[in-house]
Amino acid sequence: MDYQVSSPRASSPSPAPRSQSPIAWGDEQQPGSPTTASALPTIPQQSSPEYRQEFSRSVGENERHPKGKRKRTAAKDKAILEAAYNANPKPDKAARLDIVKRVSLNEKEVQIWFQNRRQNDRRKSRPLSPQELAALRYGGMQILSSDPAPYNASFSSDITTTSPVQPVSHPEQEPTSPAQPDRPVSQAGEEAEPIAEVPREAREWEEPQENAKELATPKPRPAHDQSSALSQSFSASVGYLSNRWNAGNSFTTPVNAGRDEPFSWVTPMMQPITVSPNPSYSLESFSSSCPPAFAAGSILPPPSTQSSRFRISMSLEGKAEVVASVISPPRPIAAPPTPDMLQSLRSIRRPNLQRSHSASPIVTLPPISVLTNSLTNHSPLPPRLTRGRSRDVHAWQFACDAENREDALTAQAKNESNGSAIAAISLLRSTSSTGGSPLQQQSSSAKRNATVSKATPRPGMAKKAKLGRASSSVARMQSALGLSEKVNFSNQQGVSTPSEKVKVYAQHSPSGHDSDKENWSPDEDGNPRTPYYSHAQSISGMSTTGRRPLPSSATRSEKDYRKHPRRTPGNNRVGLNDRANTAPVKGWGHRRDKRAAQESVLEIFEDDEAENRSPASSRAALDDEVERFMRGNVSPSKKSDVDAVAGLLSLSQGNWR
DNA sequence: GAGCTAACCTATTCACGAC
DNA sequence: GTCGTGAATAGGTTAGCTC
Repeated sequence: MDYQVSSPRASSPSPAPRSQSPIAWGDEQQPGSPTTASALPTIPQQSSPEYRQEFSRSVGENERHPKGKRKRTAAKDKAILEAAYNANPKPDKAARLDIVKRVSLNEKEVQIWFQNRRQNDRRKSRPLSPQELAALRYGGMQILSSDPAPYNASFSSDITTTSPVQPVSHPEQEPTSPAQPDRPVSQAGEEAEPIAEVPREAREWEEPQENAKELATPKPRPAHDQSSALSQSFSASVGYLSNRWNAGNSFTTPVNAGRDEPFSWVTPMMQPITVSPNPSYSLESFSSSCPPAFAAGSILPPPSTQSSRFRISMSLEGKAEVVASVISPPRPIAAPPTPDMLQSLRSIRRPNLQRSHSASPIVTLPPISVLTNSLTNHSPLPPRLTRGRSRDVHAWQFACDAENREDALTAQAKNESNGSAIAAISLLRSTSSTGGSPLQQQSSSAKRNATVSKATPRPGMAKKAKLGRASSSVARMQSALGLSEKVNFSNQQGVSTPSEKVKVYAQHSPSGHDSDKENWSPDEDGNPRTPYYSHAQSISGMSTTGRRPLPSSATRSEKDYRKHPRRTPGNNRVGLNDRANTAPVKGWGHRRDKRAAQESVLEIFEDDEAENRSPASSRAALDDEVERFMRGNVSPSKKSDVDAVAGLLSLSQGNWR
């Protein structure tokens, strides 16, 4: 069915003469029509690209194209494909066949087109490379990369900068196609809040939701798509903007900046920045979403009531600063929804659902308040969790890449800001016990960033440094889940481990440095609430404090069921994205063994101290442990940890310079 | 458990078209 | 000639199934 072609590279590096081309283009229309290049009609030179494409299309279908001549997808076909892609980026075989009927491409070509299309999306959604981040961090707001990541134009709507640096328009966005209803389009001319083009990165966040919708109603597109796109555009742009903003500006957010009045500060380049008092895009949008990963000088507001009064912040120069914590003022109340919106909300909103409040300040999260505000203000959609886990490996890989951002001070500051001394100790333990962060991975090696990752190939990667799959959550969990994470895990679970072996199902530790901590919704005590999705728990029997399965995982799995009828949901791995978690794991043998390992529980040997404890006794024991730890009554192996913590505490007490 | 198939991914090459 | 885009390939991984 497909044209028979040998690899151009394998056959000959130089283009062969046309008449010798073995490629049969469109041979499924006319199988075995041996035409040569000499038989090809000549494309008129004075013709528009569309005409030339159409010409090539009409000619190429039934002719053998010479080697190296690649047919371009016709405009009409491209429109159809784009529409199909927007409806379903991953069409199954039936959908592909349906598309094949509508376009003048064969199934293989359609499949490749979708594959390339997805790759293109991911490529565009890739995060900043470490080099770019470094350039931004030390070069102010200047974009030094040759392949600059976009700055969202909506940035300028809420932040009035008097600096000469202007928001950079997105140079990579494709021209808006009429067949792309969900392609983020600037609403600046229509809405009070200008919404610029949202990079694909932001859209990636939405993709699982879209897939979920498709599963629920396998229709091409829901009716509310437009409004959804609007809200998505807004919310996505905020999250994306936060990343970009924080990535490029490592400054300490003024803690006393009010929400209702503009405030200003000075960027590292001594460029004054003024933030307008836009309630939907308030300071919290920046501060709460400002990850230490990208803005070392910014420490998130402590989500826990047990947080300390002081937090350690690191200035741009890398100096430790002790910042007095200021209790965050209450979040601005969203504008009351209209009756229509309430109606739609009531019809869809599920009871007892709570919007996830970032349980960890480590991960860059889109400001929930902004999300809710945007949903409330702009969309009649229910306040769904529009932020699933991005399937973009690069994004999360970098977000989890402790090597890029972590140091002792920031780590301590984060934990301390979280009000958890145990977490701080645990973190230090983990780093000391494992010899490094389990999250130390290679950064993104997207095409244009490939040199970065290639520069530091990991051991064992003979050919090239692979992506973060090799260090998926499961892998990290198996390989590097140390005492620290166990402590964190039990701490966040709020329950003790009844036995020596802590059974951890294929769920990931919420504190396992996974970047999807936005899925956790801690309660007032810092304990995670029942996650939004309880599917995983219902299947695995895990406690209700388990991590909510990633939307993409369930989506992908169910999509696979649709794609592969032979694949039964019964074999679905709970909480594991079949792609994102397809990491080769050390110590895992055959793939079936891997699968078995994933399906089976993971055994973690807990300290004796953690045995047979009730929740209360567990907490007491932990407190005792902390006390003993702080008193220095620890084993020699933990002495370094004591020193580190003591140093940090010394810093927090003012001896930081 | 091995082999096969299908699907997906990333990385890469290279033709094509615009400038 | 340069550069960006898109079509296509290569290599790798997974799941599901069969034997």
